[in-house]
Amino acid sequence: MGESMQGMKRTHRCTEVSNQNIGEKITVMGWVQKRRNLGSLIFIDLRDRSGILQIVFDENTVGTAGFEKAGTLRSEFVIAIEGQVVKRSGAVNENLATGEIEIIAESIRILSESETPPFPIEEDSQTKDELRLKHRYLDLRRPDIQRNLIMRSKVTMLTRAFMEQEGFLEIETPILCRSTPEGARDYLVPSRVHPGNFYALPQSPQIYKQLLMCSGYDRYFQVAKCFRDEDLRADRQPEFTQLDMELSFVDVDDVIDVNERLLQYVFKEAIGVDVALPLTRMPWQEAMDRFGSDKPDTRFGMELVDVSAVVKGCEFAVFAGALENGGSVRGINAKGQGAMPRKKIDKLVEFAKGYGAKGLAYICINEDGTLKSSFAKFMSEAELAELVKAMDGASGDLLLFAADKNKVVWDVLGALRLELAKQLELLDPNQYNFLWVTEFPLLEWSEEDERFYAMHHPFTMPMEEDWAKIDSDPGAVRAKAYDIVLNGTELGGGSVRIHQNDIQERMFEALGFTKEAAYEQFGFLLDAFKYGVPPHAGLAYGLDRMVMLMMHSDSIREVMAFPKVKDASCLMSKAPNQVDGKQLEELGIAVAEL
RNA sequence: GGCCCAAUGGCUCAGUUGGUUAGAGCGCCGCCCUGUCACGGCGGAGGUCGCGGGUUCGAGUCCCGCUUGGGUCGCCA
Repeated sequence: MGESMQGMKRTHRCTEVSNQNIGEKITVMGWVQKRRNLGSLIFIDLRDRSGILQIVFDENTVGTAGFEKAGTLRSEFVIAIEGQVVKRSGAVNENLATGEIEIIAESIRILSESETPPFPIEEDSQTKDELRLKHRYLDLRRPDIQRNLIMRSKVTMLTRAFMEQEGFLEIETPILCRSTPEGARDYLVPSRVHPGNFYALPQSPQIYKQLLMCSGYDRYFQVAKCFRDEDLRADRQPEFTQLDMELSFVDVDDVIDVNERLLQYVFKEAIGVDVALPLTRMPWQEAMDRFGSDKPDTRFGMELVDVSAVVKGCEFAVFAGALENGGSVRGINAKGQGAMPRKKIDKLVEFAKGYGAKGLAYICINEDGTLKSSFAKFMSEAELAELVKAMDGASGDLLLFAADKNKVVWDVLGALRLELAKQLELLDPNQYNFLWVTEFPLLEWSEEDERFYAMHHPFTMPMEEDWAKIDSDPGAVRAKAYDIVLNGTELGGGSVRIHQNDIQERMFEALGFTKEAAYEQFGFLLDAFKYGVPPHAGLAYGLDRMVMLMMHSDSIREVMAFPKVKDASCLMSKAPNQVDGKQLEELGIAVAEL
């Protein structure tokens, strides 16, 4: 049973009380973090979202009834305390912001009692995710999660302030949309009024924001909820939030300029990190060649080296075979790892196989300069020496090679490079390396479907220099697309959009769309483009990932209030759930027997 | 869909080559305690070892299947 708070008014949050308030009578309300009952003196650590404040109960001050009440307090009781702020007569607690003061309680009300929580409400919880998420409302009381959500709020507020300053309008776009099957799977919502018809939840506000450009709202942004029905990862949830923007009468440099200043502002104001501008830009091809990734982590080296020319003509069938099939042989140099035990190297080989490699070739350069290699017997000493030289190999180094189609080689070495960096602790969490990756390929060939897919989306503008190749060599066309990468994570991405009918038609053609099919899916956008469309471009950030990186979290779940687990269900609410037969009937839906 | 990891009192964990009544810390409950803040002291309760099957004289421990959670590949324009 809880008491009423009528007649009381909270004057401060716990850590809003400071030495300045000594002598004042104040009222604080919050949760009991901890009780220390010394018999005729009781201490309570009172907690709210701001932090902790010590309350002292002495029968002489709080009265007999109040003191008895204080004796019944347990973890997570919600209480209201009226009392005087005093300098502590006992020792100062250096660990608390309010460590020099305490409140001498003059009255206490128990606003709500609490059962013993199923896990401790404390920082750095070791509790399993499953239990935390089942009782997320308790998990959210923990200071580290509170800090994350407070930071998230700060980042959106700062973004809004900056965008406002830059002349952007915040405009909301629909959640109930038309399904467009390109790209990720849609979450579908049945229509009651139109049985058999479905809305889709937006994967992003892409088309709407382009329409807003057509309508003249020349700078738009939105904190946009997006939905994708794909498998989850540590950095992927089925619903997530984008900081989404679109601008008219701009080209690549304009978008990059305003976003660099946004990032500089937000990172400075939110976490005090200075971002030096301009940020490095790197064409996609260079990113792949040097790092084997379109989102390179540039906090460490260990760059890929193409040794195809060096090993050309060697006897090693794996290398020769890869080159014959149009692939390449590339390596990375793990400096100083030449003495890595065989078992550990075997683990790296297994790791590589997980990324499609058939194997991994290696050379250990011993301290005395001799070589230990998985393929030395297939090569002459001169060939090996040349290979080591090409890899800048020195005594004590470990050289790892992958040979396959380029895509496989990049994937394998890109992943291996990151794995080694993790193992060797080369990643400084307090270093923030931003990078623009530009000039992405416009199209990506799907072996499975034997057609091109848009790498970004079908409205991405090809680079002017490559327009001529759209029909003759579509795979070689580069796009005016850009990703912003932070420490190896894709923070955001965007592109200049096509605003000319003829280019758009050639794009659809390259994608294998008939005019009818294109109209079927995107008719309203193409119609809008008939009536005067400004050149426009945009970008969207993954807000969750941004805050995750700022807070050094391992997962975006830590920066979202109510995340879902691996199979996209919610352990707390038990969503998704089966629905009433009546609801289904109304929607004209029959569920197949499972 | 594939691969890898985990599951033992409320929480976090230990548990040897399979061997008696499965332990610890924290938490919880009771009593005592006026300066604690990892309060202290004394006492106490609490476990079908995730589920099902198998091997064995005997399974927390070995084997198989499943469930749940995590990581990852595929997937994510």
